[in-house]
Amino acid sequence: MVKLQKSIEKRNALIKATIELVNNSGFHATPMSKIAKMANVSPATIYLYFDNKQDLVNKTYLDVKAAYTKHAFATYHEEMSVEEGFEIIWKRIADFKLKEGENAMFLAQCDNTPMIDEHSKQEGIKHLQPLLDLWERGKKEGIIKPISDYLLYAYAINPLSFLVVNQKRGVFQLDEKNVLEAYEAAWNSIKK
Amino acid sequence: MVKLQKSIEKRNALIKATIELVNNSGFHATPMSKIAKMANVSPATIYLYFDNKQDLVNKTYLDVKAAYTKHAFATYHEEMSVEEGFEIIWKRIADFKLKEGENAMFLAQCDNTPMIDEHSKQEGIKHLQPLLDLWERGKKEGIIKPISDYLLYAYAINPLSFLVVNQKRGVFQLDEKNVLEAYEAAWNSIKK
Amino acid sequence: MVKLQKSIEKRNALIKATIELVNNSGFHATPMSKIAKMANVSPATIYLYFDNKQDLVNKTYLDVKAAYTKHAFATYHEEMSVEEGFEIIWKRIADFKLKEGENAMFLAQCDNTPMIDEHSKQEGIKHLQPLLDLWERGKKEGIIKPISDYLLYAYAINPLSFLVVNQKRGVFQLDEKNVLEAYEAAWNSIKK
Amino acid sequence: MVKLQKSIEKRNALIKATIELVNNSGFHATPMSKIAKMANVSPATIYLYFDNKQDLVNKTYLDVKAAYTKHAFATYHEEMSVEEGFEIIWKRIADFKLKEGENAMFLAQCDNTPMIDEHSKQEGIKHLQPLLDLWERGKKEGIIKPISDYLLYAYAINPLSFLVVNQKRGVFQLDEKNVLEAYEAAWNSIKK
DNA sequence: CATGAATGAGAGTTCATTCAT
DNA sequence: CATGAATGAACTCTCATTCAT
Repeated sequence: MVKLQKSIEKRNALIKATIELVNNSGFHATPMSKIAKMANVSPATIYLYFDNKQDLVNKTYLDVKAAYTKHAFATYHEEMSVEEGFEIIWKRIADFKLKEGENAMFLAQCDNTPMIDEHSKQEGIKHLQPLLDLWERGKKEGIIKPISDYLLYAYAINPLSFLVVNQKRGVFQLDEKNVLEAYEAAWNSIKK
Repeated sequence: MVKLQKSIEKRNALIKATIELVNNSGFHATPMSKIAKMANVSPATIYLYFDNKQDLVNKTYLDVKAAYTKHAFATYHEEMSVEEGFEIIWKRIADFKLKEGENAMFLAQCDNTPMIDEHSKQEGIKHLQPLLDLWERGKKEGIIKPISDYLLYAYAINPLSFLVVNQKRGVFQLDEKNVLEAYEAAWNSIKK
Repeated sequence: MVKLQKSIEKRNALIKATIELVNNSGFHATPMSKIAKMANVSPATIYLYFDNKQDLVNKTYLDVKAAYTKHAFATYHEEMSVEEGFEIIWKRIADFKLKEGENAMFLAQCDNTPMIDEHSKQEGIKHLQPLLDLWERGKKEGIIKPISDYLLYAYAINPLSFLVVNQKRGVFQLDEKNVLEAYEAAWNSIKK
Repeated sequence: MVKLQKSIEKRNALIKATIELVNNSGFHATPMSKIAKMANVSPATIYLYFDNKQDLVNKTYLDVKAAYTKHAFATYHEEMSVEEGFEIIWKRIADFKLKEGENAMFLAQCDNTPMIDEHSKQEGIKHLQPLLDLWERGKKEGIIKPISDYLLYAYAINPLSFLVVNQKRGVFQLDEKNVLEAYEAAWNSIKK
């Protein structure tokens, strides 16, 4: 008996449509029917892949967050020095935010909005552990300021979200020069 | 269209209700009827003060943004040195974000979401001019890095939004010590 | 200030439409939109008068049950003898079932179906107390068989429901002669 | 339309599932998918055995009705006296309603609801002929009241449905003593 | 024969907005 | 000025049924 399987492509198309439409209109202004149409399926089909609208957006968030952190740590090794490691990770993150603007936008909206379950948010954070470990090491070595990880993240990483959102709005353009300046600012803000 | 012959209090109550409800549920998940109830008026009354829901939220955004910048620049004078001026303004902003958490949350959601008209967003930025002027001066004097204002804002000011949002979520606590550390990080990231 | 009030007529029209449509199609085969149409209101209006579909049908059941028992006991007094009292009540019930066929049908469907909340069913039974009291008296006086009230009801009253349902189906006709025969059968089945 | 080349067991499982689910939730609140799940088949498989949902429930009704009457007349012979014959049949019916509560419940719901096609209802009645013949004989012999068969059925047989429904609801308990009392009431109501 | 995936049609319900008072 | 009642439009979600395998 050949087991038919719900196509992974359909799931991906739904996730992709969700990201694009939520970016442009917001969660509640995006009807399931539009998501279905963009993914070329019937509205009813969505419910074969996700429990409901909330589940769809939660899963989308986790998918994107996973892709984000996977990209961030792809070239990082724990043997690297703190400074080198941070630069590697930071630039990968910047790379992600630049190349995957839609995904980055989506995360920004999720993180500043009550649209994602708190539980899923917690889940999404877990993937960041390597960066927190790196900072821990940096603090011990006296290279990174001994301050809360939230502060470090707020100054080292989060500004990229602001820049991406404004780039999407068309009022600001991120280019190679900008990125270098941004890295400088990020490092200056957290280095001891 | 003649508006607002009477109660400024009702208008304020509506603005306040909008902020609180949108903070907790998001724009589209907040029905006009709930806003009306919280403001102790009839749903129909809202339309005596605002054209429609979009207008209500736009006006709310502009109101809050105005209060925000008014607070930010209240003790600043153009005669101050760049460094002193920045510190004054930064600390007033931090003060606002701490004391007026609901308002700050609301701005963060507006700025990362398609819920506000682009026109109103543009309008809201204008009030920031004194800070941009200060930075201009700082660049000329060689005190501030000669980089885009968007980069400066991303690193000097925006991290506070991230911190406020996470404070509201209950996963992080801003206190006096934190604020000092944050100021340090902010200044280090933009000073030449 | 003149307080507008939700018109009792609209509520009644909704109840009436519910009875007729549920009689002809059953609870779940009757969409709210049809009920609205028959009552000449918008579907949304139903929700000003009832919490949801289940509430609508529960309230309809209780309304009809109340009308039913009110009619049943309208001419009965506790001073009557058991036999006379029973006859009075029985004939009033028969009268109701004959004249208010739609209502009677509706009750029959409710009582043989899981469409009504158990709580509402319990509520609906309370109105029958005078009949149970009469039977109690009859048992004490040795006029009524000393058997469960459920048995008494099953034989003295419930057969009328069967007859009404079949009359509605068009396969049987209740007339004055029939009713007298039915009363005879009812009385014979419960009298000692 | 060729049906049923194979498993009679699957058909029976579907019938059984239908009865149980419709008893607990009603016809329209019982999805085909649930019936399929309970019968351990795919939803599509149902359509190999039945034309559609309406056909499924009609056939279920006829199956149960046939089992009911088969049980009722199993020990009856036309040579019996009217009184003996009636008692035999009545007690077999009571036996069925007690032992096959689910089936009895199902019939009660079908008979008080528009969920079964009128055609199938007519079909279902035909099996009752031996009882009607017995009553005919009883009337001729002056033992049974010369009244409509519908009246006879309403008082002699139908009360058992009421009792079963209420037993299922848990508010009344049928036992051997009750059954005897019920038989007494039944016979008294129709005997001349 | 049997299936899991897919879907169009339609269900119940909500809500921004209007209107008679 | 202010309102409660009313509603059309649109939402999320379900389900009987079909179809490729």
